[in-house]
Amino acid sequence: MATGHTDPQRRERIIAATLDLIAEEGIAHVSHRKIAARAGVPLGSMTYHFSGMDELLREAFTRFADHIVAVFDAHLAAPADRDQARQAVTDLVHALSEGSQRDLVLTQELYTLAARRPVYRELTHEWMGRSRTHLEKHFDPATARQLDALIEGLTLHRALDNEPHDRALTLEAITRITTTRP
Amino acid sequence: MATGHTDPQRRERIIAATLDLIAEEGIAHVSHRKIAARAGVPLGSMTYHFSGMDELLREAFTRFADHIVAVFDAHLAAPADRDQARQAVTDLVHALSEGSQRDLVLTQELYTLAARRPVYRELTHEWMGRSRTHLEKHFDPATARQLDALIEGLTLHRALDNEPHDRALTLEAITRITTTRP
DNA sequence: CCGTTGAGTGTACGATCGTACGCATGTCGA
DNA sequence: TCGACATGCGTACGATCGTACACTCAACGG
Repeated sequence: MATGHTDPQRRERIIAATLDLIAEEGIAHVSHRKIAARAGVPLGSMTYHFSGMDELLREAFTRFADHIVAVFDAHLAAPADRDQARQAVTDLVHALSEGSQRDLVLTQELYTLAARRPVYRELTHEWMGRSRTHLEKHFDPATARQLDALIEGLTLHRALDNEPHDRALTLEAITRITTTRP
Repeated sequence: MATGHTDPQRRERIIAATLDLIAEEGIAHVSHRKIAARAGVPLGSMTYHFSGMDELLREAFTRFADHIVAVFDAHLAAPADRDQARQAVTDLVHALSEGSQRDLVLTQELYTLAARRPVYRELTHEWMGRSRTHLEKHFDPATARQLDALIEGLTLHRALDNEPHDRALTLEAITRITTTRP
């Protein structure tokens, strides 16, 4: 069927370039032209591979959400008991907030989209759901939800604070919220 | 000094229109022209009252941050003891997450800016600092920080979840994190 | 060997953008 | 009353945008 000189990496490179650019300049300043330049593809490729800017952004953030889900999985799949789970969550919070500026910024951009448009909210629901599933292996559902919210808040505040919590403080917060009083 | 027919409301109207527009369409889609149209002022007023888009956005978000600080103050200034404080924080979380979609979206937009640019981070620091000061009247500093982060996470998750926590669950989380074990 | 096909590209168009700047207009000191 | 002057506006300019679309060209069936 005349499958000519096709380049399946093209699409991926464009998506990667899109995320890089959003991380650096913000959604407000991305454009087909800038993305094309950064990805090293001609402008025509943009409309060829993606129906428009919206589709491109949706694909890009889907890719990003997958990445975050992988980070959650990597940290939360292993622990075998409650104490290990608490340690793992502490690691996760510190990994997220001390990790690449890129991920922090992209997370915020995604939340901003999610706050307005349901399509993007589905992406955040997926990773919150996955996170909660992991946590429910060690804590009851209500606790898992509270812990999930705490993870979010700690990560954000650590990222935005000038003097972030140290590890002991993070663990203490996690321990408190996962401790049911008699 | 020939202070001609000046209109001090002009500036405020422009700022208000800017915030409305950002809430509706996102920072990515605001423009001088749209703001001018919404505020009912001529395009020329934009560059007259503000040196450029950056100054306008900074003023707009400063105004917004003041508003959020006021919400925090209104909820957190009154309580007299720890239990009242816990109730007040619960009210605050629900007020923030069930209140206007507008505030939620604007908060996210501001966080997104703050994640990238220190100028905007100062605005978020101010309201986090104020919040912490209030909380420290009833809880030790470490607890106040943890509680502050929890407020953030609960608000965000309540806003983004399809089935938000009910009040009892919110209060339970707040109680846990403010309870120091013997 | 050649016509067909479909992947991929270059370019051009109309819209919209931020911003500068010359001009109208109303106020005030003299 | 009348320049001087600050306030505020209309408009125009160059840049940049998203997107459409005619085109090239390699590969393949016959």
